[in-house]
Amino acid sequence: MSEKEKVAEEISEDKGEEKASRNFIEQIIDKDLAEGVYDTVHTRFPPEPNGYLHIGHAKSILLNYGLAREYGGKFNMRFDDTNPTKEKTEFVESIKADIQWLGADWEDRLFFASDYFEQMYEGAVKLIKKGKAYVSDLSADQIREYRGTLTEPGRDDPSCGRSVEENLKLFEEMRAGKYADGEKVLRARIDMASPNMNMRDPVIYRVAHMTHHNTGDKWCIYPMYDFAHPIEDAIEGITHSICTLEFEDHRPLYDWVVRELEYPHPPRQIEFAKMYLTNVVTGKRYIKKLVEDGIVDGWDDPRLVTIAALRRRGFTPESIKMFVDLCGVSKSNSSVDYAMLEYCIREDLKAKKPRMMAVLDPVKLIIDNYPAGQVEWLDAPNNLENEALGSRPLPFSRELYIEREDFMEVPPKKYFRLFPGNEVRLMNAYFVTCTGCVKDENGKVVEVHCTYDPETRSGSGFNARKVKGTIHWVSAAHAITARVRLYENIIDEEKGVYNEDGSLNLNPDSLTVLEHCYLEPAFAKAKAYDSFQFVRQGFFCVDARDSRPDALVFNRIVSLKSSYTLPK
RNA sequence: AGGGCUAUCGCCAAGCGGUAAGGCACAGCACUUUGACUGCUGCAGUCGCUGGUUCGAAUCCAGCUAGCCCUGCCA
Repeated sequence: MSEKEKVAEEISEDKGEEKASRNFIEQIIDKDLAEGVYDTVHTRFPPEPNGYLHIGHAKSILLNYGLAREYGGKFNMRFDDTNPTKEKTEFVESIKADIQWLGADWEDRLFFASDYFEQMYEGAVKLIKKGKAYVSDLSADQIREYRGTLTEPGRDDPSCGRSVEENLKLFEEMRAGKYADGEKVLRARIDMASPNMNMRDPVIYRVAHMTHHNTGDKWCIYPMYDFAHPIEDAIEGITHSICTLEFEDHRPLYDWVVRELEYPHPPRQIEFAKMYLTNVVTGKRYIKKLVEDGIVDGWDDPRLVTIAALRRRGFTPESIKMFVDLCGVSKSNSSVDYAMLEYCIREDLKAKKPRMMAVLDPVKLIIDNYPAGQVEWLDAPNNLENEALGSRPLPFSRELYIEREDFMEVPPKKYFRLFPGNEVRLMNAYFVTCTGCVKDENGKVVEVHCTYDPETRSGSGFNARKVKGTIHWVSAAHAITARVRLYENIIDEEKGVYNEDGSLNLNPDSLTVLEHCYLEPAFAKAKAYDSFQFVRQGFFCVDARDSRPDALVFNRIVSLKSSYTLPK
């Protein structure tokens, strides 16, 4: 084979291989479609409205929505609201907002399990008529006792032999409100000796005299998840009902319900492993405690990983989609490095956002040979990698602010920044050579002095000599001040999420607030959720809660990577 | 009489009997008006362990080990 042919073959191979490998769910769907088990794909995201969504839910949402898109199918939004003791309208609103923000579009298919209560009731009646369900008089404690244990079979419920007529009458009375909470339940008749606990005559209806957020006081009996969920899926024509691993043991029951109720196109339940992020807190009760203790300022505190928090921090839907895609889908429990999420947000923002200068820990830089009172308005490109972002005017004058760590009186080796005798570039402006500094009575540097070389102006094409370092700066007379918050992980990563007593192992330095940062004037019109790269530092987002036009507050989304650390 | 699931690099994850993809992280070099970005290079003689089948095993079989889930009138 000639060299040319080899190259040609490689190219054609590449073309054929462009398709990424398919995850195990896609493989199941491919097979279903090929064998004609289903001729379309219809998925859903079915949260219970009992809390806020977090990054883990994003995976499920994007997975279900993505699959529907990929196969030209449909995606439903459905609230699984079968337990009025836990659910609130407040949560349905926040969940809807989060999913919309993520970009998963349910079009006109927004449903509530509670919309199907009548059909579920009819399903239960059908089961009773088939002799597959009975009303039980046992208390919750007794049911537990009768259920047996992991290693011993259960015993028959004394009520399991009731006639169909009696069961029908009793169940009707349950619905009519004749019984108090806990007095009676409806159980499916399956197998008290099953090795699968879920099949030992599971309770499928309970009495709960309670106002439901959606159906009010219409019902006082509510279906259990295991009975309700397959019905919800079947009614909506869901083909692939995707859930997490802990429901694997429930699948036989899911299939049992769908079979006994004789739905013509039974949905298929597929389980995948939840996504965990290392060193984050997602547990509701832990977050609740952090809020109550005032450690975070709400469920959307930027250190949290609720969808609301990620949005407030400055993460984009695109970055989260990228993250979820990068993580993949499998059945093995795993915990993804936070670094992967950081990579995704940097990747998404780097070409989209303006790169401007902000001095977080300021010290004055005085250019002794620059005329006092003179101001040059320079034209600074917003993003060298994306010309479409244009440029902005940038004032330059005799007195600037620079980063305190960009000057050292006695530099360590390989320090490229300002120190007496060294020349650096002021980004977008001139080369300056450091001449020394002024200190206060405590020895703290209060001014750094330098001289500039007029020939080295940015854009002039000057290349007679090069400098190793480039630093950012802001003209003192033109600077606007802002508060900037730097976030570190809320968990002490060295020691993991939990202490031995089960409490959270918090990082005391998870929040640093810098009160007097100096920003170049172009930041003046920044609005809530606007984000920028602060050159050499990271990506920052205007806080939607605390920022005001005359008192800007920025949150650090993520720092830039750095292969240099200042010696201590 | 317990049942179900999982195990491939520090972290994710392909692989589906023909001789270990890719990404993140990390390290080095080059480039650089961001110590960033980008580019290049390196990074599993081996797939939880032990046996077996086979010309050939991460893939098949058997046994073991470890982890996760299940005894709500939660979802």
